[in-house]
Amino acid sequence: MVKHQPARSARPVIPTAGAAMRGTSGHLAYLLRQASAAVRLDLDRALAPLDLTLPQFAVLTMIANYPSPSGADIARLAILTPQTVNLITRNLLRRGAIAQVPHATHGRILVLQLTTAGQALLKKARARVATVESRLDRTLPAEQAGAIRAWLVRVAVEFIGPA
Amino acid sequence: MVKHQPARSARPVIPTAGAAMRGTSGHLAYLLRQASAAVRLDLDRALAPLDLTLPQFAVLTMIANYPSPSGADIARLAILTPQTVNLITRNLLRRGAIAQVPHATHGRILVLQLTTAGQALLKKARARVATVESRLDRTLPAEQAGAIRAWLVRVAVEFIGPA
DNA sequence: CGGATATTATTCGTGCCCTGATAAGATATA
DNA sequence: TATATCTTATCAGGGCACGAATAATATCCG
Repeated sequence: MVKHQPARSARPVIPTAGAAMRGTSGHLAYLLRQASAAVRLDLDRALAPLDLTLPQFAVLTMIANYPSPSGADIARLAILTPQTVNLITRNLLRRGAIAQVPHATHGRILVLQLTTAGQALLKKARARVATVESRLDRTLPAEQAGAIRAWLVRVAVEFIGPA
Repeated sequence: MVKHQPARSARPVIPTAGAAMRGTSGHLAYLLRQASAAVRLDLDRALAPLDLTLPQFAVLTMIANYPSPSGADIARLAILTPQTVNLITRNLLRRGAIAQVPHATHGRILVLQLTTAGQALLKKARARVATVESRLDRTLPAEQAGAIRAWLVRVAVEFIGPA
């Protein structure tokens, strides 16, 4: 069976894959965006069989790793707006993976906790995410791993904040 | 005027800024996401006064740099789905920055071109984007610039494709 | 105490971005 | 020529993420 490749003979040819201003000389912001988008898409597809999105997985992980955070706490941890977290948690609530409990002393804060179903879901999700993560880690040359991680952190820190 | 900082005394303290699993030992995908999101947000805010979003700017730039691309061409260049490009171009059409012209010989393809208004808009946008880009470039240590760019490209290339 | 200020949760509106699906036009191969 | 295949454009639906705005609660300071 031969590859087809029709319908483009009479048209001006445009580079190839998705390499617009890519190559090692492309705009840095563009390279960063494509790398991030590619990984994000891969993770999303790895989680899709569980009917879970990457942001949902991130929120579940936060709740598991910190005591009993409020939505606002999650927003700060993930550098998201409270509105965004509100939507993600709503979807997780609807599916019964997390529960909201009124705060002991505060009166307005709703604290988030994993349900047992949520814990089971998180466990299955972790396994799927791990394989993608390890594939990503393998792209990182050992000699430059530290420098690259440091650079990512520096960029994130320096470009944060409303201004 | 003194800073206030109330309302958190009686609650368990959670790290600080948005540094959840950050630090240089955090998950690589997470670091990548935060760096990308931070830069994206900065660029969006730089373009906001022009009522332009970053994806819209990207599409304008593509059209300026390549002959007369179709929506599908743009999608390939930017590694986006045709549907997404369709939405972005629709918003640009509505505002009169670009125009659709039927392809000379094809009959179904709609070719995209910048209007004069679109060219003027792009020029103003480029200036704003340039300042953010140069700030980003300055975060890149000269000795590791090549390695980091190469890594970003490698990640983008390796994690692409439906699978 | 009482007002100023912050925080929390939530609603509305807009835009990005994906998956899935459909329909029309163009091409290649049998 | 005819059918299969590809490309293009577009609709529908859903989730993420932002800015702007609001109401309720809590804290600080005079």
